[in-house]
Amino acid sequence: MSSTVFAMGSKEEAVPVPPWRKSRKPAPIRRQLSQDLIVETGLRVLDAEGLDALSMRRVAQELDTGPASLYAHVANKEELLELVYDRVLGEIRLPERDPGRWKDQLRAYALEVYRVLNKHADVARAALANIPTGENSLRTGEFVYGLMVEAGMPPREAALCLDRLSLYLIGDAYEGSVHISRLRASDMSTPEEYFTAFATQIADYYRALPRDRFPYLVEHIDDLIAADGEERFRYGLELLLDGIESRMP
Amino acid sequence: MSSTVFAMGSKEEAVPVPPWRKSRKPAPIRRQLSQDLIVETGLRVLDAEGLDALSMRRVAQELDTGPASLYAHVANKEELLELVYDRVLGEIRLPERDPGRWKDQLRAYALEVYRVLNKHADVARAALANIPTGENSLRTGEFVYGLMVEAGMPPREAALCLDRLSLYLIGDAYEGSVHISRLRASDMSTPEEYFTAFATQIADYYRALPRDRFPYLVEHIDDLIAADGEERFRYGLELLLDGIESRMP
DNA sequence: TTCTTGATACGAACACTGTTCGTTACGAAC
DNA sequence: GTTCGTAACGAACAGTGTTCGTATCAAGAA
Repeated sequence: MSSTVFAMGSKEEAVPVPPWRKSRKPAPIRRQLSQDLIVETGLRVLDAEGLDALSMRRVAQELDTGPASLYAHVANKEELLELVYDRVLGEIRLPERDPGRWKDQLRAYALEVYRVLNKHADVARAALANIPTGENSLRTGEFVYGLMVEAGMPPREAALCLDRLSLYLIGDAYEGSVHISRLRASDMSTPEEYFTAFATQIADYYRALPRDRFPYLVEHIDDLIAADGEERFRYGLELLLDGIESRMP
Repeated sequence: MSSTVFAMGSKEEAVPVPPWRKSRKPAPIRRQLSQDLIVETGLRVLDAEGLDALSMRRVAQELDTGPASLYAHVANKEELLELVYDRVLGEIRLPERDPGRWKDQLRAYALEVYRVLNKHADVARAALANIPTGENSLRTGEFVYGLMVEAGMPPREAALCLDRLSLYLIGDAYEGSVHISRLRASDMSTPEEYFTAFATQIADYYRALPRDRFPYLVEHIDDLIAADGEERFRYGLELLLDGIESRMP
């Protein structure tokens, strides 16, 4: 897609600089920076080390340059995060719209978003603060909105549904990314190990609570921590879909 | 509630320091710091200047001391934010549970949370990253969970409902706080001014989009930006409540 | 070909951030 | 009256986003 990763390593060996050349720098080889390259590098750092590690300096270092060089291609860090986020949204695959199966398609869409956002864990933490203005935000928005309008929902109400569904998708991903972040911070290796450790920790804490003040929480701890992330996501999704269905003319 | 704001000003006049005392500082008056005082100050800064302005140094400055002094009462900034958040949740008023009216009570609860979180705008931005472990998180959780179980919902499913409803409440507040943050950053004074400026900006942008790629978005811009924050919140809330109702035995 | 121009790269610096270290000074217990 | 744990705190460290001024290049103009 992006054609900017050429000229990184030249096969020709660099000619040693003549000593009489008065240039201070031994070999100030100009890198070919570009927005695409910077965004791609940012995403790589984000996936590998998390949002906290994603600084302008870190990205610059990855490109063998200084932080100031990035500002020629990116207004500021906020814009970089938006670009990274939209790049991730680009991985969302959309089917042909079929209004007759709007509920199935909406469910499949939500699960696809879930998949993509959980693949690039920390990106959601940078996403909830955004107004949908990127290329791919628009693309997915058009899909959902068009699907609902074609299915017969009044445009005004379809707008509300789009808004609330999007909030749910990003909100859930955000919550998930917090856990990923903690998993990274801890010394656990596998997600399962983290999950069980986390669950028992919460369970122990709840069990130690005063039973007279929190009778229901203490009584049903096991039920409270039973479901994993995906089951929670699916349940909330069905709640929303059923609510929408009951409003569909 | 918190009994820690005494001894701030003593009636006795401070005795002048004898010149032969080798102490460098003229009058190193010790402040009486405490966790409550720090949390309260943090909340005050948060409300007045937003989350970005809430630094350890800012809080310390407000208390006429250095940042290091805070660490005797608060483990780190993250803990401070959790404490501030839970303090805000303490403002949530809960009624007597009445399982027969569970839907009304759940709606009223959600609106109460909406009110409190929007009152302290930026706190939501510090909240979504939290596991519900504070005093008041538990208090509200016990209320909602107890209400649903008493209304007849299986404990396992009630846990899922509690989880999803909480996510919705915090997620929406987070989104709102982002707008508050932008309102603060801009030079607008009234929220209405910001709202209309923002709406027209989005509308103009959408109108300029290629109609062949985004036909539905371009066609129905006015519908897309019609609803304000509270209307959106209420709509999503009703979606969830109806979904829950259809699952209630 | 030479000169000019406009954009890009980038070193250095600024004003911040959260946090830690080592020291000081106090209130209370012995 | 002395000791002692602990709260307060000055200074510093390592890191952040961002800006300024300068150096360097590719390409267009004379």
